[in-house]
Amino acid sequence: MINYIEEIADILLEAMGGDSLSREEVVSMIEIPQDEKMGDYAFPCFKLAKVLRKAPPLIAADIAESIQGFDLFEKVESVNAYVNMFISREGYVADLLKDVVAQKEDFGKSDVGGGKKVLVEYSSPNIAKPFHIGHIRSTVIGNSIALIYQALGFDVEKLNHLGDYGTQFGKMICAYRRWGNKEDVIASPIKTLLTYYTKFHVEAEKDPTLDQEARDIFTRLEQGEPEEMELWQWFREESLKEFNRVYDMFGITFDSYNGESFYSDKMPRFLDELKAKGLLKESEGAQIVELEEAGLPPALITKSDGSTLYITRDIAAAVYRKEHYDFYKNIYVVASQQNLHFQQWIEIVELLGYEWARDCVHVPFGLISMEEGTMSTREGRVIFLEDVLNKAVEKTKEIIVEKGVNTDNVEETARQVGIGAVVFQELSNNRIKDYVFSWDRVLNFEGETGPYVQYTHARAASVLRKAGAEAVAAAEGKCLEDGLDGTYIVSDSAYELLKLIYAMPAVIEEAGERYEPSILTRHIINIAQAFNRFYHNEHVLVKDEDEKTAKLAVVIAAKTAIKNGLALLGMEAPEKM
RNA sequence: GCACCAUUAGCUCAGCUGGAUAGAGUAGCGCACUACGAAUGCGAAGGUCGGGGGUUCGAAUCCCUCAUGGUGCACCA
Repeated sequence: MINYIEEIADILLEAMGGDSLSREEVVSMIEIPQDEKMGDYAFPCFKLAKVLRKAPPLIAADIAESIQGFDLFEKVESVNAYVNMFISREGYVADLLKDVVAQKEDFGKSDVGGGKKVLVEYSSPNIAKPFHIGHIRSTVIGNSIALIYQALGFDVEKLNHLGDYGTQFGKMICAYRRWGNKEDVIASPIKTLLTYYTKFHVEAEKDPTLDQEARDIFTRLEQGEPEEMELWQWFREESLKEFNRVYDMFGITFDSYNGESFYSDKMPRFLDELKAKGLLKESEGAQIVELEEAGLPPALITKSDGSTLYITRDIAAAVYRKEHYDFYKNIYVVASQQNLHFQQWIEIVELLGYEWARDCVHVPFGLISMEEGTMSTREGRVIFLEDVLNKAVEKTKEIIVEKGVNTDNVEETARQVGIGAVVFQELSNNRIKDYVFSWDRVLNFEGETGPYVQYTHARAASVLRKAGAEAVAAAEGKCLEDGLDGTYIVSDSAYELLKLIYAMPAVIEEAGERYEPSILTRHIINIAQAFNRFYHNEHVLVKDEDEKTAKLAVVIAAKTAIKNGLALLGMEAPEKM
């Protein structure tokens, strides 16, 4: 399909004559008016005023006059300082529909990535701790970013950097040995391990020797003592089973579960490098790196007892990943609370002389709180992610029964819609915003929600079913052989819908560049709204064969765009609901 | 104390590298199911874009400042 902005830029350049503006400038100046009555594309002439030494409205009028005759345009007019261009709709719609039908499930994808390696680290829960609503952000946003990069033609590696290391495991093992039993852990791993953990803290208040015991156990664990290793491994596996239950509900998979423990033996090497470069400094018994020149507070690399910290492992992990994957980009979907942490370690990697330091990008997001305040596992103020998903599925089931929806499999549909609602909600707003969790909000299925978009898709599917497979195949055939009669689908509602579909590949690219799935989410809503408007305004299954064929092609395109878009958010699009 | 982030309609939020009259959803109000699915569509109403300066032909958008809220800042991750 032709690139309209590029095409228009060429026409404008010729009309302006001379070299008042570069092609690049012209391309970046062409805009899409927010009001469609102003045209499909507009060109503001303010910047030309200085060069041409003429009032902007006059320039606009001149340009409008001289590009009047091009076939590309149905109409060109000047309004104040703007040249407003209206595209010839018939050619546009037929051209676009051919493109969408030809690409089908690949519509929206591109190959800008050229197979380059991109790592996305996300979800990364702590072992033996509950998987709560706070974890939804990294999990769902990260998954969508990974899917978007895949669609852009990158070779994506999905990493779950498990929090499976640290003195907390010394405490856990210590507690298990004193008060634990195997059956309870197997029956309900995370809940049980958590009670051990809290019990440890209570007991340690009374008996401080427990802390020392836990530290000793952790030291043995670090040294690879078989008994401790075995227990740790077991806790890890049991926890992972629970996490996987949630990942399965979301339909999320990972390529690697290498967590912090995996990198624990990769630290000495780069500690030596730091020393060799003279970056390490002693302060109050600890080893630090001064980052004053970067305007950052000093980073603590090793504690006064010689043990390492989180930041040390993150740097070791980055170095390992560069050598192991040779990434083009290394993306971390981690809460904004860790902004400083990332600034510090990326700066340190740069100081070490690694030119790839800035290929590591932190993608932060805001925090979720509860109406009662911040979440606290220990005080029981926590909402489990699994509960949220289950409730959403249940509510969906109720609605299906209530509305008497004809679906092939109620359970399956309820799962797709219920979980889709939660995912869609999470991906609706800019990631950086904080928000307060609200049951009303996640369980709202009207307006700008996942179910609304899925419903629109199901509705389109329903029209195609009614039309019959033959008619659909015929419409697709017509699109491909340029036999579609565009005159039937140039109404405002059809055209606005098709324009949004045309924009989708660019939207996906932007969502990737800005690491912001919500851009895509919003666009899918816009497509759904435009489709519903079209659907209400026009009757698709009409008697006239050519008209029906053209309109069916619009329905096929809308359905394809919605389905492909939802897939990049990590959502399914049921045929019936 | 210092740093970073946020502040747009009653509520929840869009608003791209500065561009035309600041847009959705939701709540409330008024409409539309004898056409392909009402988890829908249409209409009216709703705004000192946190306050104040500045840059610019032009600012919700850029700069400064103040206010409010959040997060982080040495042995947790």
